[in-house]
Amino acid sequence: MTTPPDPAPDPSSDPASDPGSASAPAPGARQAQKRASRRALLDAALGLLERQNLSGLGVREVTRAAGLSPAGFYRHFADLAELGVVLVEESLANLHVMVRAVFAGSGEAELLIDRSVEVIAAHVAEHPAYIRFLARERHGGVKPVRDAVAAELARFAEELAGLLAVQPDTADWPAADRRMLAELYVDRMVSTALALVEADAGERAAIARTVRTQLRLINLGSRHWRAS
Amino acid sequence: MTTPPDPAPDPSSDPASDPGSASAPAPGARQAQKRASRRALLDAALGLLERQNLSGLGVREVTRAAGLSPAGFYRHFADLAELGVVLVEESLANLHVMVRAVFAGSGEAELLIDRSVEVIAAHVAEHPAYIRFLARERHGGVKPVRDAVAAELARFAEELAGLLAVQPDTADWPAADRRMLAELYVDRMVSTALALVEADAGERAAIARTVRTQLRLINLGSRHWRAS
DNA sequence: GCATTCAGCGAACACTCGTTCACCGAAACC
DNA sequence: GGTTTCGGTGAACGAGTGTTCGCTGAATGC
Repeated sequence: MTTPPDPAPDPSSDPASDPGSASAPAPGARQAQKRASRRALLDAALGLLERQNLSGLGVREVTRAAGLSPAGFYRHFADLAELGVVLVEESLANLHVMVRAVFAGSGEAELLIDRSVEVIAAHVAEHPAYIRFLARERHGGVKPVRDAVAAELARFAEELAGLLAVQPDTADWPAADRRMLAELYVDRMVSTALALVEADAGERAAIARTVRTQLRLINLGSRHWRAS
Repeated sequence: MTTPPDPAPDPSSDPASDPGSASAPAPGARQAQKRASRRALLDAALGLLERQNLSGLGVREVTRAAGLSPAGFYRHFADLAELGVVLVEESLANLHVMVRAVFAGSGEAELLIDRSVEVIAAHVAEHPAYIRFLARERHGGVKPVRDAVAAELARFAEELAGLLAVQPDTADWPAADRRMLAELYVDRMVSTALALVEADAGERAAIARTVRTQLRLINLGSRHWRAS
């Protein structure tokens, strides 16, 4: 039912099992089965988390939904927190390809803004469960998961700051200011994604319009900015 | 240990019990006891929620921490969600007095920004448990609580939009644009409060500095804004 | 003074939960 | 071919859960 945003090559979940000479770990019909079970667990959890919190989730609940016995869970994860961290990584795995897609044809700032909002809206529409999960757990009760989200978003801001260094308006800014602006944009985009996923279809267009305007206003401010 | 941000007059938790002619419901030593128990439940829950999620909280857990028997809980709340909604209301009860305090001596925009950040930082330092609770439950798994937070923040944005109508820079804007700007500010402030509460003492100053810069940039943008 | 109210209690009911254990059977290895 | 590996199982453990019940005893109403 729910698939990860990106298959995420995932070289091998069990790095010690590399048996041979080259890189191919012998596809093995058994490894495939294990992978399938693991995916079933992740998908089942993601589905349940649409209406629930990770701290309220139970091992038994997940295994029941995935069609495994409770004990089977521990063959894949030590913990529900561990599973949560994997979901975070999957959720944010293709942020980077998304941002690069937006900046690919470097055009007007206005154009970049429009494209960003489009990409976000499309992503939210395509993977609502992952977005909802992120919204819930970004400040949720499970520390490892919270930390994973924070780390991933920080990397994203870093990347965006790097791209701002190449934009004409911000190229000559001090790095700290670029970072500040990048954080402002990231925060705005995250908030937007969360708002979109919780809104029902009718409100989405208005939200997109509002955020476009807000981003334009921020961009306008940054054009008139001079570093202190 | 933890006290509400504002005593919040709370006319009567049981409106059907108004016995007499006027407004005074006969102070009654018994009502006071009941109130105390209710407060103990709220405070105990708030304390437990610093490290936990509302969906992971248990009735027994709360009553144990509050020093009541499990059955006693149901004399005050039907549900943990109901208790959660009360906590939301307490958490945001004095947003309005805060914002009015900031705008009281209407000065330069830069000054308003500095004062806002100060007020937020002070509030976070004084009531961290309430802020943490809001962060957790704003997108948490308990719908009634989520809705309560959203409603309260919308009221806040509305109020801020009203104040912007009196500011020189934004007085002649269309109402929709003022509302958009207000939402941008509110969102930025909420994010800041959450960041502050999760940061440790050393990082706080840097966060405050960053948000001050970001708000200045937004303000700069809004000065150069002309309604489309 | 007496009857009433009602916040709080202890016990009980019927669950669900996380986790461990020995064990099975098919794939992988040699 | 036989042996080893290992993902998955069913049963069992003790512990914790939400909620209801009838009771108590002190504060209230008269």
